[in-house]
Amino acid sequence: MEKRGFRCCDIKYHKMERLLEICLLLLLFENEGYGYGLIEQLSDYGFTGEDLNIGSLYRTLRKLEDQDLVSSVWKEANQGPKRRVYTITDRGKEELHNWLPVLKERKARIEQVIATYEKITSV
Amino acid sequence: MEKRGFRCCDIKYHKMERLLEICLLLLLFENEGYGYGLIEQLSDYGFTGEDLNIGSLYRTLRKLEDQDLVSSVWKEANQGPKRRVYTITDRGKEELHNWLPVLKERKARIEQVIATYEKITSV
DNA sequence: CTGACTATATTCAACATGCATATAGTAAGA
DNA sequence: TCTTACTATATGCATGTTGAATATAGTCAG
Repeated sequence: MEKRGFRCCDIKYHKMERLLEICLLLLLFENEGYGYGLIEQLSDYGFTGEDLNIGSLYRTLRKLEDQDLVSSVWKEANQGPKRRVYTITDRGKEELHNWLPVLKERKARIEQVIATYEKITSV
Repeated sequence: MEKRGFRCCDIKYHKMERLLEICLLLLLFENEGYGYGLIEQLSDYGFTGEDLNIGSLYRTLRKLEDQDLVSSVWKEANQGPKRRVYTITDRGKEELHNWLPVLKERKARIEQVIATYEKITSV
């Protein structure tokens, strides 16, 4: 059989797809924020240096704005260059609300896999 | 600002990426199985009709075989066409084992998002 | 022999992500 | 002033995952 492209259980591919945009909505639900400044806050949700790609961060923020889930304005900073400061919209709050049952289902499915595995291997 | 391609919080995009291959490894850890027959068993892990794509199922099984995580042989069935029956390999068991901490981390991160959201909205 | 069912497989397009790179303003120090 | 480091935003390319649609073919009942 010919080999097709693949990648094994590599730590680089354990990212939590689409969780970034959910976490961004959640952070912006709490307070307005700007790209660079959100990096540190994202670490609270497990996006450490290796897990967070700066390019993805900015791309995701722009995507959220295209969907009218957040809006942005340029603001002067006390120090350094201007910042594009994001605020969550009503649609964004609704979106975040809609994600909740999805997250709960994800959680339940993951729990079931873990439980089944541990049941099997404990024999 | 020009619009870029996007898709809103659409149920079709809430799939659990890469969970399919983990569930397949888990099912094959319990018993050998074949593509079509695994469809029903996957429903135990939340892969109902809408969540499971048959093409993805076969594609994923072949990918797992390329990675030597499973192996397959053709077997006659009591009824109907021959089946490509899959068995998990030692490497597959190891892979499944390696996924466990990743799943636990995913679970923890999802739980934190849920907890934070509920804390904010309960005010 | 025909249609329903079982079973496996592939192609195409859409989308998400990582990595690298580009751009530019600010600030501190030699 | 010049240079370097830092802050800040943004884009291009390659890779990988997925869904939908489609292709192929054997089995079995009537």
